[in-house]
Amino acid sequence: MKTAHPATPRQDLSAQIAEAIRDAIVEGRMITGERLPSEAELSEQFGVSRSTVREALKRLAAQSLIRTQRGAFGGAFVNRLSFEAAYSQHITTSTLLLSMNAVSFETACEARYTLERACAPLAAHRRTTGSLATMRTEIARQSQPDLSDEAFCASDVTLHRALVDAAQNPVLSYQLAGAVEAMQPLMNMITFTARSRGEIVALHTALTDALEHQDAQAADTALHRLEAYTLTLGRDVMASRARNATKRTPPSSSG
Amino acid sequence: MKTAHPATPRQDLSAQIAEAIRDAIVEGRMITGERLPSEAELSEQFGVSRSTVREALKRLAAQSLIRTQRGAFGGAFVNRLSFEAAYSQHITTSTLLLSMNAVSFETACEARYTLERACAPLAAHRRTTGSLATMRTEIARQSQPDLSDEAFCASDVTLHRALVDAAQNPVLSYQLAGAVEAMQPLMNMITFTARSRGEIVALHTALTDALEHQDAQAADTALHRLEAYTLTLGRDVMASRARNATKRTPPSSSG
DNA sequence: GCCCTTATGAATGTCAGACAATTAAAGGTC
DNA sequence: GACCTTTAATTGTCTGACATTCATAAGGGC
Repeated sequence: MKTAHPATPRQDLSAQIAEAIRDAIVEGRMITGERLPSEAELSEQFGVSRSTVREALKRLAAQSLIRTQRGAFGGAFVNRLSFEAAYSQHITTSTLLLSMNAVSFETACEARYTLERACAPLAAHRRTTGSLATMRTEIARQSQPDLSDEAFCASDVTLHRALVDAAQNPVLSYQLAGAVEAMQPLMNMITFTARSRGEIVALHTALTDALEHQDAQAADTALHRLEAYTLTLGRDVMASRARNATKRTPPSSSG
Repeated sequence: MKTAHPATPRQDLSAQIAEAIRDAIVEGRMITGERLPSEAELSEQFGVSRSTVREALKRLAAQSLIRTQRGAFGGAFVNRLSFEAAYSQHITTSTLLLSMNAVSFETACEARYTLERACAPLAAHRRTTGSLATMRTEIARQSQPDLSDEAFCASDVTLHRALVDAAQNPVLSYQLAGAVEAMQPLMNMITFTARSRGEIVALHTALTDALEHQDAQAADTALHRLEAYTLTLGRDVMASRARNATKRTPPSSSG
């Protein structure tokens, strides 16, 4: 009996329905702002219960594909995927991807700085006084000796985001957001000494100066140095962590 | 009773619960492979019905944060976010972002080629015979005159993905996937003439040759030319589309 | 003792029906 | 016309039930 349609019974009904609606949205058969049929209508159309339809809709809502509104003339509407929502999704996914897949500090660092250097020429050309001001503000913050390591990292992210945004290309900003923000948890594992902070602040200043003078080459150099320096800091931390882990390993075989 | 915490009633219960569990995962309080409490237990813990818990779990499943398994010793497990799953999510989001936000062809094109040029030095240094072979294969495919425009674009994407993958940095590949793949729908709107195809194939060949010779500078140049050429093709199409749209506009005021 | 079959129980998947909460629009009052 | 009330449609939540799946335990045949 089941041989009649064994093609895709391995998926939940709610997943199948969500996929059907998602396809309709992605392929443009439903446009932004359009209202989906009510849950009752959908359950009739798909021949399932309302609960199943609701689970499907929640799946779509989790991807910001639809938004729901209660009350008369409420319902589920195809969402205009804002850059903001896309940013936060991308950042969450990138962060998890790095934390769950044992991506080395080197790999993540290389990806981040490679992408940032790509932005540098555009940023040098198009930077505004606003983006420069943001970067200077963060540099000032990073110079405060009583700043916690976490706050230092957060400020670092803000500065680099300002660099990326200075390129004035929202698509680029979106793509870079993941690479820059996802590094923060890795950076948070590093204890920044006064000396290392000074070095970083100096490089941040060189970078900002380069943008101010619209000197793409100097910005590229500053980013190269920053990458190399970050890498040495990260390597030191990872190495000492590895040593500690080895120490804690039981000397005899387990059990 | 409920007056005790009216702070955040603007969100659904299922959204709140999903957020609570998501935070636990992102912050590492739950690790990959760990089993969540059963739906019955969760509904008791959060003081809500099982349906509400299920909607929350579906939201998390939609983001590939958890996977569920039926049967004895089944349940919801914290998912290891694979690069593969992250790729497809990122691509879907990027594609929608572009189609829904009236991003100009210029902006998308600039972002894509800026990012690809960032990969070029690494790709030139690390390219394998495998990545070169993939690129040559796609070039051969693109040279077939009877290839449809859609297939030509798909082949273009494959070739550029090979370029990105040649950098041998999975994080970079992941971040770039969105930029490269999301361009395809925009590219699909272009009708490629025999002449334009020839030009693109020539530039693809130059790019591949550059990688083979590990000549980062030549690869950069080829990508710059490719960007410029793609841009002119895109501009032509957009301009003619704009003209047609104007023609179709009713000559008098509507109504 | 060993293997195959069968129960068992725990868990998710689905359904049906009910009620609460919300909200825009229609209708009524002044 | 401005303001208030009613109304109907829709989502949000709860309850209880049954179906389905699946690892393990129990049982029977040899």
